[in-house]
Formats: sequence, structure tokens, C-alpha cells
Amino acid sequence: MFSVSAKTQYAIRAMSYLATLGGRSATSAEIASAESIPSKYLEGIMSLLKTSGLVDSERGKHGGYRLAADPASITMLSIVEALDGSVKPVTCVDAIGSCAQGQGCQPRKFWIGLKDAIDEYLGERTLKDVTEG
Amino acid sequence: MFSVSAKTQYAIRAMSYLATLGGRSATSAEIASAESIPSKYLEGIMSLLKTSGLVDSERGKHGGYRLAADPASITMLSIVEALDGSVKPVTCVDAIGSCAQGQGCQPRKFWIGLKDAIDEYLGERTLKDVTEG
DNA sequence: TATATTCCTACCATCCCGATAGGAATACTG
DNA sequence: CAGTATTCCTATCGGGATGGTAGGAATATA
Ligand code: FES
Ligand code: FES
Repeated sequence: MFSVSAKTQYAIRAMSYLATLGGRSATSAEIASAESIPSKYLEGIMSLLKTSGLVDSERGKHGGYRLAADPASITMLSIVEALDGSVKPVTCVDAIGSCAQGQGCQPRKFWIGLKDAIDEYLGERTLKDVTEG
Repeated sequence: MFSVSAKTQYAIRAMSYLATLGGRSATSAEIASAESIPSKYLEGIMSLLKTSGLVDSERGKHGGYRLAADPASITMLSIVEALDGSVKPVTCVDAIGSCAQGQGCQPRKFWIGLKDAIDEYLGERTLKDVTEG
């Protein structure tokens, strides 16, 4: 239960690898090789990270990816959300009525509390913590 | 991300309904009707709850289900685990080496910390809290 | 015997996910 | 300009999980 998608695990390992380079840039292929990630699959992941503004990219020869910010200021929550979207134990977390149960049910507050607990854990740890810890 | 299966949501609503009966027993059909759950699907869910010892059952005419314990002593974690298994952000939470990454990777502690945070939240709330709150 | 229920097994449709393929756009190099 | 290395885009595929249904066997009551 609550298993994390391979996509997100890959993304975090990739970000972690970039963090060890001290600002140097790396190609998708280099990261894939270093972290044992299917190379072609990683390309798509890096694109998502780019779209979310977590990494910067340059195309063409000598292109590659680099972190867009300091590892200490990139929260794990931002990485997770970039790939799998925001934490939603149930579909009605923000808008009540978006559940199968129209008007909300008893356990709803409980699920929202769970979301808050997860968000808090993910939000207060940074890429730096994870890479060094 | 981290969405809860319909199965588990159904189970919690069913347990919550049983909790309101004050020890009286209810048939699967009654619960299904009261909580708008596909009746035949709920049958399977109730069986799982039975196997896990969370409810008691009686067969035959005038059979049905009742809570096996006081709502205040049934943790939400026990319900969740009965249906979707234990919380496992990554496959190697207990046994290192059971991940694709053989020897463990940097983010592993981070994932285990997440598991602990979720387990704590689920473990310290009871069916009573959820049904009344 | 008739009826109401739990319980068991099989099945199905659909969606999601991890992964691959092929190429277009872009940028550097000589 | 030609060649090459890279990001980026789109399409596709196989497998597995998931939500849900069907049918009936076992069991208990009346
Ligand atoms: S109505 Fe959304 S969780 Fe019950
Ligand atoms: S080795 Fe299990 S999470 Fe990385």
C-alpha cells in the first residue's frame, strides 16, 4: 500500500545524482547509466522535471541537465508533485463533491488529515537532506 | 498520488456503519445499501475483514456481520493493512536487497521515514475517532 | 423443505504503468 | 555547410492491478 511509482523513484535518484555534481551538467544518458535507469524512459522523466522548473536543460551537442536551484531549497514534495501530482488520498481533497459520495462522508476529514501529514513530511525535507543523509 | 483504493474506502465506510449500530449485526446487503457500495463487491471486502479478525460473522438466515472489538480499540492502520497490506513506499522497507537497487540507495531512509510517518498517523487514530469526528 | 445469508471461485473490462521506438528540433564543431 | 550529439515529442505496446459481476456451494434458521 502507498507504493511510490518507479517514475518518482527514478526522478529522485536522478535529482540526487545531479546534486552530487556541484552545478556541473549531465546528459540524460549519463544519469541513466550512473543510476541504472532505462535510458529512454528517463528522457521523459527529465522532461517533466524541466517543465516543473526543477532542472534547467540545454539541447544540442554538449547539452544536458543541471539543477535549477540549490539542493537545500528543493523540497521532496516539489519533486513528487512534479511527477505524480499532488497528494490525494481521495479525489475530494480540495473540492467537496468531487467524490463518488456527493456531499462528503464521515471519513473525509481523516483522509485530509492523512494528506496533511504526508505533505508535511515531504515538504520539510529537501534534496540535500536526502542526498547526504 | 497516494490515492486510496476504493476497496479500502468501502471497508472503512462499512466499518464506520457497523460502529453506529452499537453491537447489532448487519447483513452485507444492508451495509451496501446504506453506504451505496456495490453489493456483490462488498461481500468480498467483508470476507477480508473477517479473515483479519476485525469483524465477526454468522452465516445462514439472520446472519450478518458485527464489529469484533470496540471501535475505540480498532486502529485505522489495522483496517488499511487488512485490505491493501502494510504501508510500503518502496519494496525494500523491511528487507534490504528486495529493491531493484540491490544494496540499497541514498533515498531509502527517506522512504522508510515516510512509511513511519504514515504508520504513525494511521496507527494513532481509531474507528471511533473517524466515525464520530 | 424453503429461505436467507456468508463464502468461494472464476471471470471480465478497463485503466494505469513501465518501457520501447522513431524521429524532429536544436545546438555545437570542424 | 555537413556531421553529430543531444533534448524533446508522439505513438505504441504488454502486463498487471483494479473495480466489478456471475454463479453457485456451504450453512443456518424457520
Ligand atoms: S466524500 Fe470524498 S472521501 Fe468521502
Ligand atoms: S534500494 Fe530500496 S529504495 Fe532504493
